[in-house]
Amino acid sequence: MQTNSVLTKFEKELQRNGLRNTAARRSIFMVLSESPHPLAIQEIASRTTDVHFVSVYRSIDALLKAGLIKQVPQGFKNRFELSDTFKPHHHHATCEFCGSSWEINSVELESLMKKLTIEVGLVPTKHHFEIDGVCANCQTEA
Amino acid sequence: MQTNSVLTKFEKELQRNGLRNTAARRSIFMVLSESPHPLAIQEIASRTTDVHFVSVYRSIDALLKAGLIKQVPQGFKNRFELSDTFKPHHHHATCEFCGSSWEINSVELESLMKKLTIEVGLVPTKHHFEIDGVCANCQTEA
DNA sequence: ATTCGTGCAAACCATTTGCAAGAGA
DNA sequence: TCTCTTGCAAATGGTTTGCACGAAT
Repeated sequence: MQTNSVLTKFEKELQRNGLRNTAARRSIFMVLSESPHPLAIQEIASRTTDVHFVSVYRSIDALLKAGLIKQVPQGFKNRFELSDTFKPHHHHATCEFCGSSWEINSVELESLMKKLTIEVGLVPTKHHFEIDGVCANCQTEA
Repeated sequence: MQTNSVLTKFEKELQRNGLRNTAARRSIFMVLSESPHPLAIQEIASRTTDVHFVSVYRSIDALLKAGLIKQVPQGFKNRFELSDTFKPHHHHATCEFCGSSWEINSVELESLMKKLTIEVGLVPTKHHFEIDGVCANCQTEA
């Protein structure tokens, strides 16, 4: 079972970071790994009813610091998704109307980012890139 | 005086959008036009001490809807800057340590964004792009 | 057994809303 | 004058904190 092996990897990562392997953390991880797109804290909390929302905040914080998940500013909201440890590096394109999102992988984009960063005199650390548009479905509806 | 002419343009834009030309709005506009980088609402409020913070929220909202300013999600915070009406379209690169920021203008980047958007099947509406790095100063200090 | 994580209640802080008074057209 | 804006007070809503109990190592 594939899902199980990802969970196992997560549990190993917890251990490697000196974090305890708790039900709350496993639960949050599962929610994130099953979601096709990044989720806001509140969305995570509503999908993990067995976990108190305060614990969701604290777990998210711990997982973030350990680098097991990452923060994605999306449409003026902060969302979270599994880090590159579990999912390859990518960006998102989101439909403004229905909220569906697509992953973007572009070597060209990555190298251009790096180039631009160096040009202004910075040593690149991270970047964020977000596209909004209207998807085919929403176009026909409007 | 250049500053004055920009203000005049702003006042015309207010009128064109059916918004009243008030001291609060002029004050907010001046703060934004004098800032070298986007500002959070709280930062704007602290620079316009003559304007009640509730009015700052409401003015920002009005100016946003009229398209005279725009929202910039930066470092997991929302900031605001003058819209393309007053400043040419650009993006930002920010130093993670000192917070200094540089503007980025790249035709290559703009066209790549558009290309990527179309490739996933969206009609491009807007995009957001943010680079983080470490500037020369902060590199030597660390 | 010890230390870390959780749940709960309460505090906190940014943002929003209702309403009456004031300013712009 | 008539309507839009503002200021103030109070409500709201999301996030954080203190503390005692429970769980993981």
